[in-house]
Amino acid sequence: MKTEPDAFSLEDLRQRGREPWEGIRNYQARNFLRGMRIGDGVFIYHSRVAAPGIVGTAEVVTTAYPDPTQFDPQSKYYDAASSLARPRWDLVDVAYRHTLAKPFPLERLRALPEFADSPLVRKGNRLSIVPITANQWDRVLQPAR
DNA sequence: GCCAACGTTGGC
DNA sequence: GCCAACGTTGGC
Repeated sequence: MKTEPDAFSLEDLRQRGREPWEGIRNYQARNFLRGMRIGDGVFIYHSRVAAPGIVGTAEVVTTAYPDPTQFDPQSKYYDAASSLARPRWDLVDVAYRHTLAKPFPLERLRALPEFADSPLVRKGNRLSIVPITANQWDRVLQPAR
């Protein structure tokens, strides 16, 4: 899951403990949210910074449910086309798990065969939620060699 | 801050 | 249903 740390960082998540991951307004990303299960591991990725990359991990603690901000006219995530009867956007709650001793930069992810097919490293990718594999999980979290 | 790449919108 | 215009994302 990507986030701009200026808006919401891994450190913010650590301090809050858990957080509803609101504001996803992309259908493909929403569908990935709907596929999440409680207990799933999450990489937290910082984008739009000098050295973008994975900075830590979190855990999915709810299944997908309607994102309340879509109904709130005061919210920047408000969607007038959505309704309580037919919500358009979902979210999951995530809980902080771990901060990497050293961030794993995009530059290094690009070099890994495990990530060769990942949208995460694809030029022009704008998906803020990207599925990951067990191999990718292990590769990023294995101790440095 | 720039701008390529992308998803969405809306006129036709 | 096409596709130009638009707004946004995100690496650099």
